[in-house]
Amino acid sequence: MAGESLVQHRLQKLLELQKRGINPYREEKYPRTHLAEEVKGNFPYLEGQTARIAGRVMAIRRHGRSTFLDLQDSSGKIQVLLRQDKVGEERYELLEFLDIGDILGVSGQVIKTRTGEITVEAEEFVFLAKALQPFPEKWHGLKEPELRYRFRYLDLIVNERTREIFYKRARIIQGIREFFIQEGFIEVDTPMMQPIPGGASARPFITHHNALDMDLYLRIAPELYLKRLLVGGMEKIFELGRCFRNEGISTRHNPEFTLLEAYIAYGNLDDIRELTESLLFYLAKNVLGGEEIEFKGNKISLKPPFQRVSLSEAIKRETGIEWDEVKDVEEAKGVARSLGVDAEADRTKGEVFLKIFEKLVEPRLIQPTFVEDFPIEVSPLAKRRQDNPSLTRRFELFIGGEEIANAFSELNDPIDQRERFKEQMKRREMGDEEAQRMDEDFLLALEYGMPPAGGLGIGVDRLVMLFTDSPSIREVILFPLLRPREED
RNA sequence: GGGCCGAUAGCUCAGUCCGGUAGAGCAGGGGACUCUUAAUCCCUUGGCCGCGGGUUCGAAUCCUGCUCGGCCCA
Repeated sequence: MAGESLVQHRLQKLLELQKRGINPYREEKYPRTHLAEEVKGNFPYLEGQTARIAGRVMAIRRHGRSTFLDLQDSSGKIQVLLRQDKVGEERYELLEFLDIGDILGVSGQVIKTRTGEITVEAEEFVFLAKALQPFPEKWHGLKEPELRYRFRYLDLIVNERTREIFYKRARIIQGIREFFIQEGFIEVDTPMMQPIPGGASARPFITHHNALDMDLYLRIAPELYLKRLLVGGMEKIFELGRCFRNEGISTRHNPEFTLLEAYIAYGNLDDIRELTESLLFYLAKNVLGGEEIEFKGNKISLKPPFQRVSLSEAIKRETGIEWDEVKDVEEAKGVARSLGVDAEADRTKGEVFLKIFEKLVEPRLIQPTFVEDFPIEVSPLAKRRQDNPSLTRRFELFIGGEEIANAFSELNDPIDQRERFKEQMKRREMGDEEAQRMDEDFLLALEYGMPPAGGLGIGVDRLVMLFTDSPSIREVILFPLLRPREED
């Protein structure tokens, strides 16, 4: 970072402190009695008592022989008053070398100032770290998105909204764990490095294991491993973890993201639907304290049951197009064209309709809506409907116009699964790099017999976006991927 | 990948239309001040105007290529 003379000034202050026998990096710990908010919240009991607090100096107001500081810790800010006659002349002089951003420990009486501000009047203070870099502006903070992402630690120090988002994210993730454990699920960890990346349609990242001299892929989904565990007799399992997809970056996509998957053996899509509803309701109540969220200006109720509609019905409602009246791909493409949707590259009627759906219907699904009955050609891991084998027992859940969850009654017929993989391989040969791959090891597992099961996947980052009313995934990922900046 | 927008002091932003000595606030430095809280008052330092070409007597400003970022689309 630039600002050379600003850094030089701070270094000079560090030297001056050291000249006086003070090393601001000396302390290993600083036991505190209270957090800032605790002091403020318990003032009636603490008035006149001694409190030890610590935090970052966010503002300095010097008045000659007295100085006010705003000290910030994880709970919030509290004012500190330093008076020359209280801390002693020699100590007080050290404030000359204090900068915004320094980290201090302060011990002193809890008082209220004339203007009514709860304040710790220091009897002693100690440097816990000196900041050598200049801090962002105290009033406007750090706004430039690029700087906020590249210097997320500064964003967290300076922007309360950023702190809120990530504390809420932590509570959501904790809430997910609580919910599943409460429901009798066990949490498992399956490989992130896989010899065959499966369970989703996406391009993978590739890496290499030296000792085995083999290429490995970062997982695009844990699905096929979780199903192996169903074969192994585990009945209610979930995994919460990072997945990686080698695709573009956008407001909805980060190359690494957090995916939740859960499976119920001997359960089906209907059980998963109910599970999903209760999970979201549970999170809303426990994280937000209500059953409503506000997202992009819409009020959304997470109270079950959610709406349900078939894919074809959803399309018909929005466009008037009748699924069954369209005979083949070519006719479907014509329909797409007439609706202003580009589907020329697609090869099946199902894909074309899905594209129409994504473009025209999805954004309108504001209230939680399960869209069901996806065509088989876009659902290679889902069970067929018994009454219509060209459709699958699958839903996607949309909230606020965003895809939040994807679920199906899992395909457990090894012969059908092999056919589906073959179909995917054909697409791969025709140049579809996102098509799924033949996985003999997984098929072998299915051949040992997998119980019927319902499975669920939820994009956790999207969920956090929804719960924090964030318009971009980068706002809910601490360190989103950015192109490196050349150093000067 | 395409379209639109942005990049000026450490930070937040003017200045770009209409070319003519690069500005403000905060932060920083010097000074005053023992109840301030966006403290105040006086003085003050700080710039490869994202990078490279071009037009021009003269470019932060006009043209062009690139880099990074934001939003929208694929």
